[in-house]
Amino acid sequence: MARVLLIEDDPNVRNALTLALKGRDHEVESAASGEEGLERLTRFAADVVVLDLMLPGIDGFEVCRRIRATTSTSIVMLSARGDDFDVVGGLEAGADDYVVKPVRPQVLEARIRAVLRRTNGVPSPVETYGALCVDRASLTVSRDGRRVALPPMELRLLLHLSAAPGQVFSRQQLLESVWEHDYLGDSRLVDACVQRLRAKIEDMPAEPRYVQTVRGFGYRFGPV
Amino acid sequence: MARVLLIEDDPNVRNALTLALKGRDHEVESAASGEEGLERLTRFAADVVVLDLMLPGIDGFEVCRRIRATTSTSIVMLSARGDDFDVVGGLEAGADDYVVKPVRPQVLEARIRAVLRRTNGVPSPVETYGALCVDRASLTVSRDGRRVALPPMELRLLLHLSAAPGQVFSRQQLLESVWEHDYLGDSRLVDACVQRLRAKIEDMPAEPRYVQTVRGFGYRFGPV
DNA sequence: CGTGCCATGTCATGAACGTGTAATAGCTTT
DNA sequence: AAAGCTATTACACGTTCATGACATGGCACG
Repeated sequence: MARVLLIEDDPNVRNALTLALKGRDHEVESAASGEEGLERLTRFAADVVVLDLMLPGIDGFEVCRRIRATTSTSIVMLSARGDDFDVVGGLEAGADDYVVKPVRPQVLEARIRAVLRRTNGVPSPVETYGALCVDRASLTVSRDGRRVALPPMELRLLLHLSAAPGQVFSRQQLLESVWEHDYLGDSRLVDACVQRLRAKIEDMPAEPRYVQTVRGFGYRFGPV
Repeated sequence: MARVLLIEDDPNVRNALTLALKGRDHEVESAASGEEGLERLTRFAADVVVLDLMLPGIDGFEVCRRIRATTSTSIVMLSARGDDFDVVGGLEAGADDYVVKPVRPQVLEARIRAVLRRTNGVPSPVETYGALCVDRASLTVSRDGRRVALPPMELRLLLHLSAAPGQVFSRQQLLESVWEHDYLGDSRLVDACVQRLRAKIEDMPAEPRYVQTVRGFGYRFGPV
């Protein structure tokens, strides 16, 4: 029914879950480490990733973030303990659900189904520009897979600019459409907001990659 | 592995089964009468109810019907005699299985597992988000396995938000779809309802995990 | 019919946060 | 070199939200 990528270092658990999920008509690929999992994911279009937290090399949280950085694949985390730190951290890292080991295969499968029901039902309109991810449904922005918290005006500005990549907007246009200011006035307000936005989403604010200045005209959302 | 509510008036049987099930890693609550059992069920989100038929006060059939009226919890009936009337009546009243006393604990446990296997195979419309469970059929909500009683408006709000996890809803949208208010007005009504809902479902209402504020825009159901 | 409880909507308060403005520094073009 | 444009930073005001108290109204129960 679904394409599942299982990232789990314990061979016993890995085999058991693989068999159980295959027995329920899922297509399963497995990986024994985070690196291997990320590599598989580039060739295997999984619907959902089942991700163990305790992994050799890069840990589950980091894997989770990296997956989220590039795809919207659902993630079900798997952990030996249900301690709050893990749960909170896991969900913050972008997991869709969190299951505590030991887990019965049918429970895991029910979780997978629930997650897929949720995410497949309403695919969220997420736009990716390089390392920047803009989700217009949840109004969240992430850079390199890490969530960036944006205040309202900066977020509105980014949403407006990124809706038409490449198009140049004058300050006046932005004041009208983003700020809904009707009066005409020379104000550096837009500039200030752009600076603050850049400080949060750009790697090198001095040489912005996403929100670019068009001298004498206004601003534009990358690409280059 | 499972959460079992045992409704049985005979103290000997009750204690014996409770101990046996606990010894096999189940979480067990017990009640000595139908009334008590129904009351427990409002606070204990059982996976399965083991229900004796001969009870003081309201009898097992009636308890069974009342449970079925509100929840989709599995029910295993327990009876002193195996006469056909009871079996047929029990299953008609909505029981999932029927066991005849005296019953050896391991047999009862096997039945419980079987019932859960069956019902898990066809997942009821229950959505689990972290520690929060929303059952859209019975309109019940539980947190960490404990039932949370929600007033109508708070429940409607939660159902609406959780139907589209991650999606941000403005206050105005919520007023229209949840309250069915058509007028436009600046009202803190939504805020108040969110606040009351949080107090009931969040571990730390000040740092909500499920119903999140998106400053300047509205609210969203996590996990994001 | 009366009473009491609970849910709901409104309001006041306070704190946290974001925003607009302004002043200064830096850079580009003429 | 000067003028024009933009970057950067700082600060104070205003907005927004959380929180808790209060009044209303419906519903169940006596």
